[in-house]
Amino acid sequence: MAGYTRNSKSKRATLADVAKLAGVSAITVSRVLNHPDKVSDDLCHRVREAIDTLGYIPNQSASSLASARSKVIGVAIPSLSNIVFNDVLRGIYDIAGGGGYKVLLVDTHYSPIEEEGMIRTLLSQSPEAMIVTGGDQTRACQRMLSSAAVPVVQMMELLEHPLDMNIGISHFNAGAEVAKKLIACGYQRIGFIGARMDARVQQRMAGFKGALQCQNLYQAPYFATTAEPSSIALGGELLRALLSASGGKLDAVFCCNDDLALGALFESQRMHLNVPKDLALCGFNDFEASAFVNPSLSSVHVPRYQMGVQAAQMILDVLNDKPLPSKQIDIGFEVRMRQSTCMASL
Amino acid sequence: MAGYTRNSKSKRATLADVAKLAGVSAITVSRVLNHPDKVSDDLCHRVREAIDTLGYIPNQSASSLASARSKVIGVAIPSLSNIVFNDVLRGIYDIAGGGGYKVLLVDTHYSPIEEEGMIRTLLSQSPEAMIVTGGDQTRACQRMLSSAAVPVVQMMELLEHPLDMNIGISHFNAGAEVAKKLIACGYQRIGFIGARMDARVQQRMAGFKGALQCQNLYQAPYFATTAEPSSIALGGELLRALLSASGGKLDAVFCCNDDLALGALFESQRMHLNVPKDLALCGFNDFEASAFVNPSLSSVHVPRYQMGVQAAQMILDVLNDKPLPSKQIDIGFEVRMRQSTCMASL
DNA sequence: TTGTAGGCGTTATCAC
DNA sequence: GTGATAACGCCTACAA
Repeated sequence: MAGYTRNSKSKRATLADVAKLAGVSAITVSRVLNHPDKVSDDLCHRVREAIDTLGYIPNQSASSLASARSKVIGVAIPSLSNIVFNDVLRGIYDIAGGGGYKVLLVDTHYSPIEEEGMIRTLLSQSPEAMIVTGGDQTRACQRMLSSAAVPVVQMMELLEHPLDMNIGISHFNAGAEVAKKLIACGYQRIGFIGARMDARVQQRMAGFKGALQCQNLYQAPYFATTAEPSSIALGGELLRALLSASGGKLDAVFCCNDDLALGALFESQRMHLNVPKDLALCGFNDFEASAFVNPSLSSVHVPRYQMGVQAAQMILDVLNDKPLPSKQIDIGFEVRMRQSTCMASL
Repeated sequence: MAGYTRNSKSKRATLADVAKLAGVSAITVSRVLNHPDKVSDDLCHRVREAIDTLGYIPNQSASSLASARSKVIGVAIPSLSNIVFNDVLRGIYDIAGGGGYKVLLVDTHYSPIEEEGMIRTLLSQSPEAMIVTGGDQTRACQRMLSSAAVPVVQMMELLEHPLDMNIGISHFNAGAEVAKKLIACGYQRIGFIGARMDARVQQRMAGFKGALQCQNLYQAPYFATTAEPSSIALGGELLRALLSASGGKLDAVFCCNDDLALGALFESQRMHLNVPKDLALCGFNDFEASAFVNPSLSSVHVPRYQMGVQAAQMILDVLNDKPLPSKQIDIGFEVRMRQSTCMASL
């Protein structure tokens, strides 16, 4: 720490320092900062000058302690490197920041155990609200969240029994709809590749499988999954594995996300398979690349930024005592059929 | 707030509550949490039980206030939706979290003005260290950072006059090296497309341009830039614009990042241009997709995760009084030539 | 509109 | 090894 602490014995200026310099009481300075309308213009001005000359920056710890309001929203996501969460985060940050809230963000690495520890950490910061991902928190974690007595939003997926507020989509329905679209295209030998296999991917797969079964089109060997994290590379590998396991008889594959789907597409090209003639592909999440790659990739579009925006907005509304139309929001999805799946019947 | 506050008049349990239940003094509970070795096993056990039954979670605001240590590291990045920063963040989070530090993250939207306000906000949380992006903070912002008297790391680019610590690469050198490689491949009519044009992109462009000028190969009409944010779509647009402005005479284009490069590649394919025969392309950042797309995309690889790791590690070291070999780290880059540029002379 | 007193929950310091 | 006391910097109440 050499050199960093009290370098010039200049312990950070406090409210009292500003007050002394401005010749007012501490509370007046506090008011200038928090309720400027309740202070005369004259004093307001003098205080602001003192603040400037001292380079005063309020101590938020003291403020939180005294007022029991931290201006912090805690957010837990399962992965920092998954683009999907970026877009959601952007929405959260845009709204939270606009409302004067800071975001304390943790990465749970898709582990409920890690999540429990991290949420404990978040709660120790006395956040005024929490946004967490999905519904598979540990029991202990859910208890903590509940007894924190702050608004909680579970996002990304629609839950049967949310802890409090909830925004997302039905991944089960999305998976089912993809199956229906592929069937409508006339595909009969339909496969699935999935990675990570978190709760949402499992829902997508379940919906997809269910819809295939309805038409007697489900074939176990056409499904390949792994707990490994998704990647473009893995998409290629899984496709190869699936093709060899199924004797190359597949004519369509639903990939649990666009990373896998792009990987499968690129690998198909290297294998000189024509997409969609020899093999149709559909992804999930609708990355920007999916719309521009050749052939363009069918995918399921989810308004992620909007989801983040609305998650944060629900919280601000609750925090400001505005009435909420509903504690649960289905943000919806849209299956976007592109060149990677036959467009015949659309 | 209806229903959230003191729902069951259960104001969060405090150290005092735990102490009373365990029949000890508050300070003993504090010790159990922070210096377990200084408390007898017996009391330690009793206290832990009380903590569990009360579901006690320490109030970090009070702790910060009393101890002047917040266990928070403030981080400012220019964009949440740019994958580049994800990887860096992951490195920061992995190391910071392991060291018991929380990360308070802000998105400055590439605006020094916004950045100033956000860094003020960060500083109000009394972070024990700060990590910021680049060196183009406002003067006021730099003053704040300096007088905060905490370790500061400026990351992403190597700076001539860092505020404190610095880790990154020379974007100028990287741009120059790309130019040299393209020239070595035999390309003569070499262009550039750039978007956002932040400090780092400008450095890349300057280095690239300089190296072209050395060989008398710089042609102003072959350079197209825009302040718009990068995207795959924009890459296609810029390429089209450049081709028409240059009369289609280009044989190689350096794109300031892989978003643009992928967009240019996909657009080339749609225009039935053969890459690299008709047009060579090189990007920057080396996204995973770049290695897998067909033809694979040449790009400049930067060890972003490692950069985040080392940025955080420098901070932990300084915070723990470990000696630093150097306050500035050149994390290096590597130009990876792939199928999108002729491999002839390599 | 402005100021005074007291306390928020924790930890540092110093006794025992 | 354990505990009493006094900060830490700010804000809520109430008073003027």
